Amino acid sequence: MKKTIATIRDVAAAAGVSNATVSKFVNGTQRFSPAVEARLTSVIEQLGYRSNPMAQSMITGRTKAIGLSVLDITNPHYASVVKGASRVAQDHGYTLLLVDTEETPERERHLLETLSRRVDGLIVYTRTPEAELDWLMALGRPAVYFGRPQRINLPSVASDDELGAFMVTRHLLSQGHQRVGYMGFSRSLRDRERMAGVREALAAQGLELTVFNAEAPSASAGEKLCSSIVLGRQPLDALVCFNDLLALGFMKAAQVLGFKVPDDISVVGFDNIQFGHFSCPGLTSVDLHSERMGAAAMRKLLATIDGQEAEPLTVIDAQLVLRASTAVRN
Amino acid sequence: MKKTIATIRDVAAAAGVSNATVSKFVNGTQRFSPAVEARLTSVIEQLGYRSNPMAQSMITGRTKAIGLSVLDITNPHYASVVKGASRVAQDHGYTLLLVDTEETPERERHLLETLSRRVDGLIVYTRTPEAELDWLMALGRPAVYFGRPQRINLPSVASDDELGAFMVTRHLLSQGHQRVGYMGFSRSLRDRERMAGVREALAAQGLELTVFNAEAPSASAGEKLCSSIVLGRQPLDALVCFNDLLALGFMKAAQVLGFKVPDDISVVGFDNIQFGHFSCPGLTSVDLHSERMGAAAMRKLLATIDGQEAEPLTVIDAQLVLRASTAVRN
DNA sequence: TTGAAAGCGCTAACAA
DNA sequence: TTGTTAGCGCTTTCAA
Repeated sequence: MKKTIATIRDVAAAAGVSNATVSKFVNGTQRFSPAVEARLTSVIEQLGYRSNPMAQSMITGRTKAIGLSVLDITNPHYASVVKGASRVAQDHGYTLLLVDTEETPERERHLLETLSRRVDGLIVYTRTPEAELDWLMALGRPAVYFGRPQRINLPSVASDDELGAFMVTRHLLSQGHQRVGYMGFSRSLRDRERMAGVREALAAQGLELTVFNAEAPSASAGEKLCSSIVLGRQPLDALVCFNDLLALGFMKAAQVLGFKVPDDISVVGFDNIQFGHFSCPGLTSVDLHSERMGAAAMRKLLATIDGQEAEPLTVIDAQLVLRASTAVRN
Repeated sequence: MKKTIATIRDVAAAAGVSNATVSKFVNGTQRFSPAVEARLTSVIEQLGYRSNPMAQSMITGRTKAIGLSVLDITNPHYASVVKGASRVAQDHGYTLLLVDTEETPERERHLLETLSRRVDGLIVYTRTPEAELDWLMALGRPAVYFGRPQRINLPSVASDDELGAFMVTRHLLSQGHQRVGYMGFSRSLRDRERMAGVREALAAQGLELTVFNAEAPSASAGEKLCSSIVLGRQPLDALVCFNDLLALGFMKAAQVLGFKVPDDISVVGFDNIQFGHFSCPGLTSVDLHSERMGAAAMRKLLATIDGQEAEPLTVIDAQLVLRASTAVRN
């Protein structure tokens, strides 16, 4: 009863045609006589034949799979990126190979090099500086990059970090905040842009920025940094955090230390992860539209694979989402 | 300068050996004379030869890839499961094919059937009742199932939902809660067990359980259900939620409605997602060790693929994590 | 220790 | 519309 899996030859034999015919039929490459069509349909049904994707890939050179690497899948921002990419991939009949690099650059390269042979294209979310990314190009696979590449020539999707930072800072200023701090994460390639946006808005008012740097883009890093900020020598009215995770951690710790947000200090983050809605106070955030970023990257990659000329850089707009962690200061 | 990718034949030719020799060398299947070894090493290095995984898979029937399907990657519980599975896979040289079924059963089957030919094994997190899962067995691939299968014969990994529910309920009772409610999500296969655990603890004290059912395992569903619970006819001391997302949503809405947690009502959830720590009050939760579940499933699958006889069911223990959403009631 | 030969399951010219 | 014929890049007997 246990029959070995049916191959194209089994089908051809059973239907009394050549396997080329079966191949063409299965792939809908051609029209057929009703007789053959009927026989093939029924035989395939009967044998439960499904073409072997490996054999197919080997010969066509296309795998119908896309490799996606992110830095940490448990960070809701990346989870959303994956969501968006996954949805588009599925809609186009592509499979997603996920790589969680866990913020480990050494892993990243090796994993991606291995992966590259098994996929039609790559989407890469990395912290590795462009200067060290030549191997990515050398892979010879279509790839989409998250960020604004200067040096490497890869189609990219970026959030409008600088504008987002500028916007939220202007908002803070309009609320009467004067002494603004930035809790950055310098290892991120986005850190610079966000800081620049904040600085720019501040500079327009002749204000200086106080900068702190977190050791990780995580809530616990935000918690750790809190005391040195709220109890430090430079009192702050407002703190712009590199991301929501840091902001959440900071707020929690601040509260433990007896500081009230936003009464004592306003806090904002980036990414607008859903959990910013459930902290208290709710977290004001710059929505970078993570899911849309993932979807846009996948669409772009698929277009490139299709031979279409995709625009080099897609910028997803940022949007300020106001919640209770910021308030008017008198 | 643009050279096409090197094949095993190129290497064989350049090194003056047969491609069988190259194959054996690359796979370390055999020992070689120093001369051959040296030549091969240098030629491979020079040509940058890497064996084509597709061709390899086609012939050996092994892909070194595992398919993992989850219900919603933006739910931190699943993100953690993926994290755990991904880590173990990477450590063993396996690649992860991720499927986000988005809670859509129709998608699930099709995606998994497609996937099954490209992977050596499958890990499936599903809501589909076992009775409708015969196709999964028919795929003929090693598979690991999340849950406690009754009917189908698949190695599985399960959390100890019933015990976890029992524990947290006993805790609530010991704090003096009497009128306990359960916000369930009946579509989940885990819902029954959690409810049973709560019921059992309550029954020991002769208490009844009030049950509500959410339309989704999400924060917004929790928000929606809130008013009918806190403003309903049956006042509650405590609410056990199917998961942390529901609990978070509920708490937020309760607060908006002017109810205080835990003063007016204690709230607990399941999964112990990290964001339960940042809500306020912090959310008491049953930690099901999501990441460990993912890792355990992957380990089990890999063992099965390796031909080892894995135990049929691995149960990951539950642990109560106390935070401020529960308090002694007088 | 090495190589020759026979495929794995499929597609892609090209003929018929 | 259908079939023939070559492989794709690799592994695997089996013989040398």
